[in-house]
Amino acid sequence: MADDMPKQDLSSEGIAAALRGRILSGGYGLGQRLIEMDLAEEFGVGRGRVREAFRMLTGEGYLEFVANRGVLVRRYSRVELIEMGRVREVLEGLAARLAAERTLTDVQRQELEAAQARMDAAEVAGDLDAFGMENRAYHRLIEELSGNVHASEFITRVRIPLIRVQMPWEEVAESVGRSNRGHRVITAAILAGAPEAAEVAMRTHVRDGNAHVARLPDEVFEAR
Amino acid sequence: MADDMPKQDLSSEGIAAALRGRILSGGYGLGQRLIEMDLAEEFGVGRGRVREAFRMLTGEGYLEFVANRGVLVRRYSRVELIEMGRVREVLEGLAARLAAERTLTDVQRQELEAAQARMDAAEVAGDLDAFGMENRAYHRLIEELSGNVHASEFITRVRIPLIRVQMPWEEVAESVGRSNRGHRVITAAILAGAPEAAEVAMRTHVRDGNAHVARLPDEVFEAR
DNA sequence: CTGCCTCTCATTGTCAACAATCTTGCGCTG
DNA sequence: CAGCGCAAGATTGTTGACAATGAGAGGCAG
Repeated sequence: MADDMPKQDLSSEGIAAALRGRILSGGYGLGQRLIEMDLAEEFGVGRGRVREAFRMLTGEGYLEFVANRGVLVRRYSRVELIEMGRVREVLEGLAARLAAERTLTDVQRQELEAAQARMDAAEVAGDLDAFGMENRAYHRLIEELSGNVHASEFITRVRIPLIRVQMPWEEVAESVGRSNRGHRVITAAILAGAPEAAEVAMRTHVRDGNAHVARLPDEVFEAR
Repeated sequence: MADDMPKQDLSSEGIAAALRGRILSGGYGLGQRLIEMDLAEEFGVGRGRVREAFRMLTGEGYLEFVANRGVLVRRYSRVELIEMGRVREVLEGLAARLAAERTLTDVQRQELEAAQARMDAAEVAGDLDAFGMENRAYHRLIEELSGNVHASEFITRVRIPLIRVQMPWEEVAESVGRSNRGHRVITAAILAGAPEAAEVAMRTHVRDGNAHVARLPDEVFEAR
């Protein structure tokens, strides 16, 4: 039953939010075509509302409009992925800087330490899945601690091409140590209130990650 | 007559582009409400298409949707303007860095020098309007020289709140010298192929501008 | 005169029907 | 058997009509 769901918002915005969530969570694959009629039926609304949701998401950069073909989840070429990687580098660097500039509450400091501890635990345990999950949570937390919702929004957008991009297993295993060493530097800099150091460390860290992404095989980018 | 116009594109995208142009050029004021029916009539299309154009522009950050009230040209609060200013700082810094990293063609180098020369001329002539215009052209040129269309796109968005923000006259007059001194440092760094210097100089330059913006009187933000 | 209530109208929200377009599968021809 | 149309089906593009909402005008009571 779908009754225990919090009674979904069926306005165009609500539908846009639902679709955005599906894209971000990987429910829809890159390049996947979305059919107006199917979604209209699924949500129990007219096609017009779905179309308006599509248009919003197109404006936000999540979807790609093709005349007379409708929309598909926006794909990114290798070049685009690299270009956006550089943008991500400075934006995440900014978030780290801002987090270090602010006077964090005790609760926030504890959250940051806890997030770091969970990554450390996953690293020690050699649990790559857990590490990946905690890694994402850590980056999101820093965005939040930056206190700049606009920076956050742009970072979310610039991260879209990375959804569903799966690194080769051995490469991940090999990079965990280096990656988490970066995290520890960032965490320390933020807790110490050292904006410059936090930004530099985060930029280096993100750049490292991007270098791995740039080496991905071609197949990743043509994913239907 | 409107016959010599290039036969306007009346798709939702075309209408969105037309409206975007009006907002950017100041044809519509901040907070101004746009009426679906009026625009539908003006363009000679159904309301649906205008609505879809509205939705796209909402996603892009140009318009603001209010349930059952329609759309208005989006206003940004002082806090938002400051937050986006910091994002702009790092993004424009990135563009300058990328421009310096690339090997520019002779034509590109000449364009950059010419843009700098035009600003210098406007500064010497004390023509504030010309300086403002050339200043915008200069920043756009650097985005272009960065060769990163995504960085460009984000910069465009993050600049939206600055549309129509008019600085007090004397303050502009007073800051032209300092501003253009910044430009010269940036120009030199890019031509010299010094990414680090170019980025630092651009960030400082943008931050200076933001400081002025932050001091704007309250009226600017409630302006409808 | 002031404040509140109601009614009216302008405007947005929604849909279902119809038109235009693209894809695809089939059959014909060379 | 390959290639070329052609027709049928699926999907998007567009509109006009009707419902729902909210703002403002006007009147009535205190």
